[in-house]
Amino acid sequence: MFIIVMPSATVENYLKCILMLSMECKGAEVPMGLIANSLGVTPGTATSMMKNLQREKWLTYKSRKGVTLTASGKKLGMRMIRRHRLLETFLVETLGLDWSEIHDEAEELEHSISEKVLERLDVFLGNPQHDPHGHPIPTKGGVIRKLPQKTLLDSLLGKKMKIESILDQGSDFLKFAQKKGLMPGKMITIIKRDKMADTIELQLEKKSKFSLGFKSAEKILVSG
Amino acid sequence: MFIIVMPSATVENYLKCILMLSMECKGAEVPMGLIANSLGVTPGTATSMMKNLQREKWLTYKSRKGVTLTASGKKLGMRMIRRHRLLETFLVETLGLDWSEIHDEAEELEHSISEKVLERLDVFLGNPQHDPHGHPIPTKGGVIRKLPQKTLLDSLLGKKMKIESILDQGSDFLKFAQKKGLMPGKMITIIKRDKMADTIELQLEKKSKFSLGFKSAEKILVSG
DNA sequence: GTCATAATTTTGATTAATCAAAGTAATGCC
DNA sequence: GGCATTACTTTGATTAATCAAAATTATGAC
Ligand SMILES: [Mn+2]
Ligand SMILES: [Mn+2]
Ligand SMILES: [Mn+2]
Ligand SMILES: [Mn+2]
Repeated sequence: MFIIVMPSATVENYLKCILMLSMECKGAEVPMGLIANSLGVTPGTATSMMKNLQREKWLTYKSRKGVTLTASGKKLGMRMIRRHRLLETFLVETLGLDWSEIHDEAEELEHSISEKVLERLDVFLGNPQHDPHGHPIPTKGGVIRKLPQKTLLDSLLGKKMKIESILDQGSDFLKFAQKKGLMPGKMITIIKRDKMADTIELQLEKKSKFSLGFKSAEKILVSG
Repeated sequence: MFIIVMPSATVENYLKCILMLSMECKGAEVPMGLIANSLGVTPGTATSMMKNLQREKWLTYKSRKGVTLTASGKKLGMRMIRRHRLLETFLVETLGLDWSEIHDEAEELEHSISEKVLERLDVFLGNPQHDPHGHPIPTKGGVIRKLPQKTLLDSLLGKKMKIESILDQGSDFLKFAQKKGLMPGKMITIIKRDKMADTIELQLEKKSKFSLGFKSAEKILVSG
């Protein structure tokens, strides 16, 4: 008899987190500090968890270097990203929740929805390609489109660009962005960039001008 | 500062289970055996859990007698029943799952869906009054309609009756019932009752006759 | 009333996930 | 190269939920 042990919600969270960090940041290994930090656990907890995850073949761990996901680790991580983003889409599109409140909801639901229900949801939603924040939804097979890596900060002055996605998941920033109209799909132009003042001045289609600090501008990905 | 500790999924399962048992069976207290049995845990586990639940004021526990829910225990139990049944309804009505496979799905999802999402779901579904098995859905305030307590076994011969609900949640029985057309809303007549053979012969609107053992007949609630 | 049986409780152990705090290694500045 | 700072690991403890098996209490048949 073979009993299949489902990975716990904790394992799922760790693997999703590590996969996202590994896609964001350069190096071969994801360092422990980043992991502990993004999951809000103490460094010691992260270290001991990495040993367990290594024992269960989700990743390989090099002391004082960091971790690298195995193929199955990547697969599970990617599946969690798919779940999370499809659920977020459902919460906004079908139930009409605000995009600033869906992240935490999806963070829980992603662990209890079955593969079957998820695929039904995908069909029901019409196979959406990205979530309400503009993040690409991986396919069932685990393929994910690359986002343009150009932020609003490092793109050309005076050129009309399309907002692709918002990187900050915090509800405060999302509420602010929504109020300003900074949402995926909207067209935007940089009017002025002031290095001294640390601001860029922006023009959103038909709306009045407003400005954004460099740090916030880096949270907006654009294309075109 | 007051931090609100969310009851764990385990606590939620115990309270839902105890509430359902207390509605089904007579006595003032729900005995330990029933609880351990319906949750599939050992008797010792149930006993030790009851002490914890008592400490947290969800119920009162009398050694070798059983437990009685407090007002807050009833409230949480009822909320779980509402969640479970609304989710089941969603899974069948919106996503088109079969009624034999929704129970286990809802058993997980009920713990991770927020109050907000649940109420949106309720509106989206048009405030359904009962789940796909014919079980009444409690209101947000915790009020639940009483089911008719008449089973197919103890009702009149030759009288046309309406099927109200199916008590067995097992997927095998549900698949069988569906095939036979034994579903809430259908009209049914008892043709014959044979005490020796332990069967009743049935006629479902326009379908051919078939028979059912007493034990199975007790799983079907009817009215009218 | 006396036992056998059934129901329940107790005891001792295990597992996953976590923290605090102490210890160790790496990095990098002068 | 030495030392301060930062990053990471180790250790020891805790909590919730569980089981197995032994101990206890209740129940029912005679
Ligand atoms: Mn999560
Ligand atoms: Mn998102
Ligand atoms: Mn449940
Ligand atoms: Mn049901």
